[in-house]
Amino acid sequence: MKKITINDVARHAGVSKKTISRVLNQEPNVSSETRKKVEKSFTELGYRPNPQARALASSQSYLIGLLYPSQSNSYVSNIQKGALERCRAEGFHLVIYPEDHENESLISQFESNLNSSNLDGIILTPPFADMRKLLDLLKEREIPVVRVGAISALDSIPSVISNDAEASYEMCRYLISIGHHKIAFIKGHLDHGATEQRLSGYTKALKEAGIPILDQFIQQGNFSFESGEDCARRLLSLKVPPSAIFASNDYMAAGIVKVAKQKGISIPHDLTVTGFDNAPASRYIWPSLTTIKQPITEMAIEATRMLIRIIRKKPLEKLSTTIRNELIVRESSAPAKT
Amino acid sequence: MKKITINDVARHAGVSKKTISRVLNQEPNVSSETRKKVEKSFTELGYRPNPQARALASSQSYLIGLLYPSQSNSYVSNIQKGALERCRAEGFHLVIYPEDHENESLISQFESNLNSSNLDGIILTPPFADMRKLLDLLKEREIPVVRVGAISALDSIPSVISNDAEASYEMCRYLISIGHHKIAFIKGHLDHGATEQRLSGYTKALKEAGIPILDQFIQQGNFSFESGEDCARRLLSLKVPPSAIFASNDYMAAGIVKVAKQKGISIPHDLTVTGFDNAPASRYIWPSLTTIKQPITEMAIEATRMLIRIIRKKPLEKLSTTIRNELIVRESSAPAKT
DNA sequence: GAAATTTATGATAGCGGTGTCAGAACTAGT
DNA sequence: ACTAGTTCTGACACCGCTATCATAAATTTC
Repeated sequence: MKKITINDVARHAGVSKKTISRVLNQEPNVSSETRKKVEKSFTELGYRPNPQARALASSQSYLIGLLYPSQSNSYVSNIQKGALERCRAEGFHLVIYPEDHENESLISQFESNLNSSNLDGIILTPPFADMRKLLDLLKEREIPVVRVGAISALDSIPSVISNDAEASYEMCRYLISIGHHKIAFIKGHLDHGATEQRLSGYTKALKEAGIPILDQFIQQGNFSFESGEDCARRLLSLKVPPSAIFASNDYMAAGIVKVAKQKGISIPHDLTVTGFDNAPASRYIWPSLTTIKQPITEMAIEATRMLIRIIRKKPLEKLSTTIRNELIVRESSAPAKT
Repeated sequence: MKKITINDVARHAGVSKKTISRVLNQEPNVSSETRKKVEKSFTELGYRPNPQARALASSQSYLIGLLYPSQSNSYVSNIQKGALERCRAEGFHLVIYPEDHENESLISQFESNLNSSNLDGIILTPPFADMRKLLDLLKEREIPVVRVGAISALDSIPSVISNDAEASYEMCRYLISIGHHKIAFIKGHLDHGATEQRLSGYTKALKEAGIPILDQFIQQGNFSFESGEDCARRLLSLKVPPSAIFASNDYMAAGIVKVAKQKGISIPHDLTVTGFDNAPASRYIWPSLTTIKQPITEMAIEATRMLIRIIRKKPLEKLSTTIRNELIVRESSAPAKT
C-alpha cells in the first residue's frame, strides 16, 4: 500500500495543502463545502497524516511521560489506568518511565530520556513529585508538569493530592470507636512524603482521644511485605502488645497478618490489622483487610486532564486539586476484647 | 535558553550539516579529527537533536508499543519491566496500550491509535498475541511485531513463549509424588491460550500416573479471585472432595485458600492448594502459595530485543524462543494424608 | 608518479506537515 | 454601486534533520 501524503489529497480534492491542513486541524474559516470535499478525499484515499511531520512542524509530540518508581505495584497500574484514559480521549500517547528513585544518576538518565523523546508534558508520582532537582530540570526545560500525590505545596506547579493525613486520622478514629486504645502504627518508607502525612493522622487521633503515644507502638517499616513481618514480630512480642495494628500500606499489613497467623493469633478476634491503599492483595488475603481506598485512578485522570490543558495553553481552574480517600471496612478489624 | 539546531553546530564546528549528522548517527567515513571537533561543539553548545525532525527525515519514531489486557495485574507490570529494560538500553521509548480484549471495536480503536503514533514496532501479549485480525492489520501495515506467550505457532511472526503445558505437568507430577491422587484443576479464561495448555499438562500427568480424570474435578474459572472462590465452594462440597486443588493462576488459588479457611479447612494439612504465575499475592497470603514462576520479565526482554533487531533489519537468530517456567514450592502444599 | 581506488566532506533536495501573509471571494453598510 | 469589513483560500517559506550524489582529498596500485 502506497503512502498517501497531504499532497496527494490536495491534488485529489483540488485544493491546496494548506486547506487540507485546515480541515485536519479543525481550524475555522473553511467553507463547509470544501470541508466535505476534503473529507471525502480522506476516506477515498485512506489518508493518514504523518504524526512525526506534524510534530516537527507544530512542535507538539502528543506524547505524555509518566514517571514512577520502578518497584512497581498496584499503585502504578492504577495511575497508568487513569492517565491513559485521559490521554486516549484527547489523542495523546503515554510513554512510561519507571525509575529507581534511589539511583544516583537518576536526573542525568532522565534528562537523556527527555532529549530523545520531546514529551509535551510529564506526570510525576511520589516520590518524584517532591524531588526538587527534577522539578528544577523540568522547569528549565519548560516542560509542563503535573504532580500527583506530592507533599510540598509548591508555589507554581499544579498538583493533585489526596488527603492522606485525614484518612489516617479517620482510620484511627474508627479503631478507637470500636474500643481500641492500644493501637500500633507502622510507618512507611521515609522518602515518601505520604509516610509523614499518615503518621500525623495517627498521632492527631490518639492525642485527641487522650491516648498516650508510645514509642514502642510506632515501628519503622518501608512499605514492603517483609518489613511488615519484622515490625509485627517486634510488636507482638511486647509485654503489652497492641490490640490493633495500623500499617501505613497493605503490603505491610499482609505481613502482619501472616506473622500473627503463624503465632496462632486469630484475626480479627485477637488482633485487628488494618492497612492503607486498597491494593489488590488486601482483598486476596484472608481475612480481607480493612483499609483506606485511595482514588488513585481518579487522581491520575485529573492530573492528566490538567496537564493537557496546560499543554494546550488553556487556563487551569485551580492549581491544586484534592481527591478524597475512603475508609473501607472489611474482615480484618473487630471491636477490642474487653 | 535558545534552541540549538544542527545549523548552529555546523557553523560553530566549521563543517557542514551532513557531517554533524554523520557524527550524530555514528556513521563511518568521518575523520577522527573532525569527529572530535564536532563532539566538542556538541558539549560546548549543549546541543540536543530534535527527535521529531530525525523521525520525519529517517522515518523512524523510536517508539515501541505494548498491547496488553487492561484488567491489569502483576503480569503486566513484569512485562513492562522487561520491555523497558531493553527499550532504554537501545534508545527506544515504550508507549503502552491497555485494551479490553472483549471490546467489539478493539481493532478499529487500535488502528486509530496506530495512525496517530507511527510506532516502529509492537509487542503483543496474550490474548492479543493470538488475535488473527490484529495480526492481519499489523501485517498489512508492515509494522514489525513480536508475540509474547502466544499459543498458535504462526509461520512468520516471531514469538517468545513459555512451556506452560510442561510446567503444569510438572506441578501435577509433584503433587502426585507427595501422595495426592484426588487432584482437582481449575481452568482459566477460555480466551487465553494458556488455559488449554495448562489443562493439557494436568491431564497428561494424571493419565500417565493411571489416575482417572473426573469431570467434577475440573472446574471452569476465569482467572479472577471470585471465580476461584466459586470453584472452591463447588469442589469442597463434593461427596469425595479433592485433597489437592491446582488452580491455573494465583488469584484463583487465593480465592480457594479463602473459602477453605472460612470452612475451617487447614491448609496445607487438610488441603493442598497450588497456583500458577507467581503473582505478588502468592507471597502475601498465608500460607504462601506453591506455584509456577513464569519468567515474564525475561520473556519481555527477549521479545523486545527481537523486535528491535527486526526494526533495525538485522536477521533474527530464530523465529521462536522458549523460556522455561519453574516450580516454586512454598507453604500451601504438603503430602496427602494417608 | 600517473591512474585507479578509497575515504572524507559538502551542496542540495527532500521528509510531510504547519505558519505567515497576501489576495480572492463574499457580506454588509450607506 | 462603491467601500469597508469578513470569510475563505493558496503560495511559499520553514520546522530540523537525513539521503543522495557529486566532488575533493587521501591512499593504494603498478
